Amino acid sequence: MTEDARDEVDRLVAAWRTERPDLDVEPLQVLSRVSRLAKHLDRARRAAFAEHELEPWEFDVLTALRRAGKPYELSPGALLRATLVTSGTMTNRIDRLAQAGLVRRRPDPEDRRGVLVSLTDTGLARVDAAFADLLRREHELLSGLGAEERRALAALLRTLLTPFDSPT
Amino acid sequence: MTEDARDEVDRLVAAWRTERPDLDVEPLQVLSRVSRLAKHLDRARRAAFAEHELEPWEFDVLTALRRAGKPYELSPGALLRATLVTSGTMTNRIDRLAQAGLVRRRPDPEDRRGVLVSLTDTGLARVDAAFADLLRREHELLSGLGAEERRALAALLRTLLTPFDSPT
DNA sequence: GAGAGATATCTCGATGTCAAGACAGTACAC
DNA sequence: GTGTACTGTCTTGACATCGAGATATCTCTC
Repeated sequence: MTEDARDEVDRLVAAWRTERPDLDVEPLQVLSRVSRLAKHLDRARRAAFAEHELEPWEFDVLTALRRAGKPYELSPGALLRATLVTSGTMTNRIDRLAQAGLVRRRPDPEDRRGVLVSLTDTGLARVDAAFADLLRREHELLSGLGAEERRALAALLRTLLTPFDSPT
Repeated sequence: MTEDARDEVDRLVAAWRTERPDLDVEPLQVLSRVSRLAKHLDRARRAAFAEHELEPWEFDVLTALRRAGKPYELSPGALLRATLVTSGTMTNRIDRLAQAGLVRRRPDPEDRRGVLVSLTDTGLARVDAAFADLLRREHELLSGLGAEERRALAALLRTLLTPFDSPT
């Protein structure tokens, strides 16, 4: 049972075991790593997008539209479900993207409460370039793992995620 | 090679494969899940701490101090390295925690530029209660995985995290 | 022991997010 | 068809974070 502390979380867990030997801190081995990794990823993404003059939040919205396929159009409601933000945030994001000329808003002809947001040509070109770049960088981040390990990791994460993604 | 979409990321990957069959989107299987899971975790933690009248950011700072062991005292610099935030943010956090009576600030007797931040008795009691509660909930989140799977998951995540945590 | 560069903390202005609520329009039961 | 509950979007105000820069102190070299 050697604790040889290969990353920050190992150190963190070791510290807790000294301070609170009464508690089972094993969940931190997984969940603290998820949080920390996400934080590092955020920074890496920010750096990747800077070259394409996109912020991570802009990229999130544009990719959701891009994934939808032609005509690259979704409602704000669909967008906020895809990006896990609140409606106020999404309104604000769409405003700024429209101002930047990357998306366009039009009333939904089927539902007068609704709005439809679509990519402009500029938006489409920008998101495609940034996405290719992101994939290159993400591929590098994963270079420490073999193909089989990646598959296994993805499967384990999926198990944790399922209860959140399925509606109860 | 059936794509049976068990979570949002499966759907997302399938959509990309339709829209951009020229790109290898496999990295998303891992990294999108990490980001999404972290976002869900954040919400779960927020709910857990609400009962103890703590915000996640408060908890982060208090646990760093708690883990340090007696006399539960660290410099702002050490705290910001432990929590991955900037110095401006940490100053602000310490201000508010001090105002709330959870930590105390004193000049570092060894370095006149420096400051030392320590837990008050109230802060110690609060963080211990919240931490026990958090562990209970995290244990539940992991209940979908067996002991061996958790170990494997932790190990894989550690591999991804190592390059970020080691200086180099 | 003087000067240059590094380090520790704090200040300030800008920004993105959230929560709660307002408002218009839709759907469904009766 | 009318009333009630629901849905979709936007508005507003508070707030935590960041980045850049200011200030004070330390350290190391000569």
